[in-house]
Formats: sequence, structure tokens, C-alpha cells
Amino acid sequence: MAMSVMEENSASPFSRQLNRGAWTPEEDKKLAEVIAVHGAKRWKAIAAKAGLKRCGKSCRLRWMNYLRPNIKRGNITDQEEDLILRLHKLLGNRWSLIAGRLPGRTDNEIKNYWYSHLSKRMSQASGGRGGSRKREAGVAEPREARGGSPGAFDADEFFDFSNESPLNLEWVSRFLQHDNNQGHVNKNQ
DNA sequence: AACAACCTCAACCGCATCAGA
DNA sequence: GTCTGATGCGGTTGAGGTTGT
Repeated sequence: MAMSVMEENSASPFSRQLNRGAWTPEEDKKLAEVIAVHGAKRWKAIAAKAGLKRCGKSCRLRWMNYLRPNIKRGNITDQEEDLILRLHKLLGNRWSLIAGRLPGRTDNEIKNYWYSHLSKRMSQASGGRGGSRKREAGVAEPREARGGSPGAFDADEFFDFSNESPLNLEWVSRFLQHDNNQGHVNKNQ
């Protein structure tokens, strides 16, 4: 298992012919074309079909964070920022879960926004040290907690408002009510 | 104008989990 | 039940841009 990962994204001699670094418009175009035909799955095969010297993982990331339709680019709104702050307070560094509540935003974008804007502000607000963003989040949880740990707060269930617009006010008010009542629920799971 | 320091964000890495054989 | 490849996620890095001196 580990071998497959190592084989795909390490800098081993076996992968040195792979492109790295920034994607070119040509690569983007090829990738989008292949995904349009074959769908966004089997990334290794997609990379091969597109003739890209990229690993499947890199193709997936590029698609998910940049090329995917409905990606909302540009400034995070005040409403979104407030939501991120509150969701992070509740969920910790579960960026994909937070991103799921912000249509058009990616986990990577939210993570970057957190580290570059919000964590700094949070540490200032709490009299913290500021400075390096490394290791500042502090509320990261064990990996086994991901995907919903049994018995504890089930974020997936909590956020299952499948018939609702993710940003509608009812959901927000439900969330805020929960947050006010159990604001620290995430911390000691 | 030149340089340094800082900031932002796209991309990479390593690991865990999922799913199919 | 085990193995293996694929996928998803959070943490981290580094290039390029911006701001300050």
C-alpha cells in the first residue's frame, strides 16, 4: 500500500520524469478535456490519457482546487469568514468538512486562508505569540477521529442538511445555537 | 532604486482509509 | 481475511508577489 503512494509521489528515480511545480495552461486544458470525457476518477489513468507527465494525485489536486466547475475564486466574504471561524472552533482542522459548508471553496483555500489570516488574528486576540504559522492551529485531532468517531460529536450527521442551501440562515442559526450551547464540544473528544 | 522581510497560495508530501480483487 | 491500488485529507514547503526600510 505504502508502496503505491511512494511510487506515485516521491522523488524517487522512478518518478523523476514527472513534471513538478506550477501547472501550465496547456496541462490544465488537457486535464479538463480528459475529465470531461472520462469523469473525475481513476486519476492515474486520467494523467496517462491526458499525456501529462504528472502523477494522478497531482491531477486530482489540480482539478479539485482549481479546475473544477463552480470553484469560487476571489475574496472570502465576511459571512464566509465568520463561518470559517465558528466551524473551526467547533471542528478544529477538519478543512474538508469546513469547505463542505462553503460552496465553491476548497479545503486548501480555507486552510490557506486560515493560516494566512485567521490564525494570526486569533492568536493576537488571545494575546498569543503570533509569528510563524507552523504548529499554530493547535486543535488538530488524531486521524482516527476523522470521518466521525463513534459516540462523540458526529460532524457529518450534524451537517447533513441535504435539502438546504448550505449558507441559508436557518442552518446558520441552528449552528450558532449549537455553538453557543456546546462551543467546546470538539476539544475533548 | 535596491534590498530585505513578510505574505499568499499553489503544489507537494506522507499517512490513513476505502474499495475491489 | 488479506493484499493492493486508488483516493482523500491535513500538514508543510517554496516561488512569486507585495510591502517596508
